[in-house]
Amino acid sequence: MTATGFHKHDHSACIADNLAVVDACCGDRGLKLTPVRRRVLEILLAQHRAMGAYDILEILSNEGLGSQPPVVYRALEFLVNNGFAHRIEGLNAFVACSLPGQSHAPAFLICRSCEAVSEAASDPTRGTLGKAASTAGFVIEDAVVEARGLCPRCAEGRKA
Amino acid sequence: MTATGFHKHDHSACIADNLAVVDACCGDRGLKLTPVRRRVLEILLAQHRAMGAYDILEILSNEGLGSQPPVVYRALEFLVNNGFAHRIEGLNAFVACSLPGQSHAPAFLICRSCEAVSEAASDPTRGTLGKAASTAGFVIEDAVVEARGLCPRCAEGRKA
DNA sequence: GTTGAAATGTTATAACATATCAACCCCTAG
DNA sequence: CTAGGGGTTGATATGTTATAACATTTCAAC
Repeated sequence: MTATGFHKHDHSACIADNLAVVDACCGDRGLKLTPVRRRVLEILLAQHRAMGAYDILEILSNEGLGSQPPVVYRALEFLVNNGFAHRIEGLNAFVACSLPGQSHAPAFLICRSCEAVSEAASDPTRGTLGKAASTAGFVIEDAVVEARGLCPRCAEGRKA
Repeated sequence: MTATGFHKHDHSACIADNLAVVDACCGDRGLKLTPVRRRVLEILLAQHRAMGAYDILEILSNEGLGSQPPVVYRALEFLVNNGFAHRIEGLNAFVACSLPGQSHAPAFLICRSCEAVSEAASDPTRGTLGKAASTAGFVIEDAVVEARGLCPRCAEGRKA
């Protein structure tokens, strides 16, 4: 399990790569990456951070792509349902998926200082939680796993 | 790690025990379990389910204990801050703590059918997530862990 | 009895999310 | 070509969750 998102990288390439994968994926599955949906994904990809729906809406609105809440919520619903973005429950916010197209059970590391979000793969049915569930006879279907704390950069800043 | 909440038990005793522990705890720590706070806790304890703030508020309101949102949000804030209740992020709802007073990092098993909530102890800094975090240099301060699925009773019902 | 801290009351509003229905576009079967 | 259906978008309104801001009450300490 590897977390991504905190280290330095070529960000414009990272955006382009992600969009290319999503494009291909939509082609394969007969999904339509319409202008609004594409733009919302781009906005999310531009930051490795969670953004609120209304923050995104404001950007769309400035660009003439729609000004009412349903516009952005529909786009987000599409992206989340198809695994191109995730909802961060603890923040009522959304983040681009770092492994689009692959079905996965994501876990998140969320910096409380800079709000950067890193995505890691997880498997809720394993580990201590999975054991507790099976002991109780509970059938896990999916899980929200969101750790909050300090990212490497911010943790470093605090020490100084 | 043991999950509680799905099995049958003497519920009125379970409520009384919990209240007694919270009472004692408040005494020890100089906290005031005021009428509104106590009543909100009782309401939560009456069900092993998560309840929305406005559901609780409606009950309070019928009893003349306050009719405005801040009333219930303040009581919930007190209960959550002191470990007598927990917020379920995935539901925007609240549940009584099953181990009041003990500091702990709770994980939840939430039935999507009957909405029962079971609380288990967890340790976010361990396990695969903890490893990913330390590899990334991320310092986990706390974590939201909420598994959704079917409780034993509902899972059984589906088979039939 | 004054003071200070905590809790509560009250009004208003911020922030997040969805229901509904009409209009439009594109595709394809007839 | 054109009619109808599925999916998407536009637009209005509303529902739901949560907090800001400020006034007042309570109660114990001094």
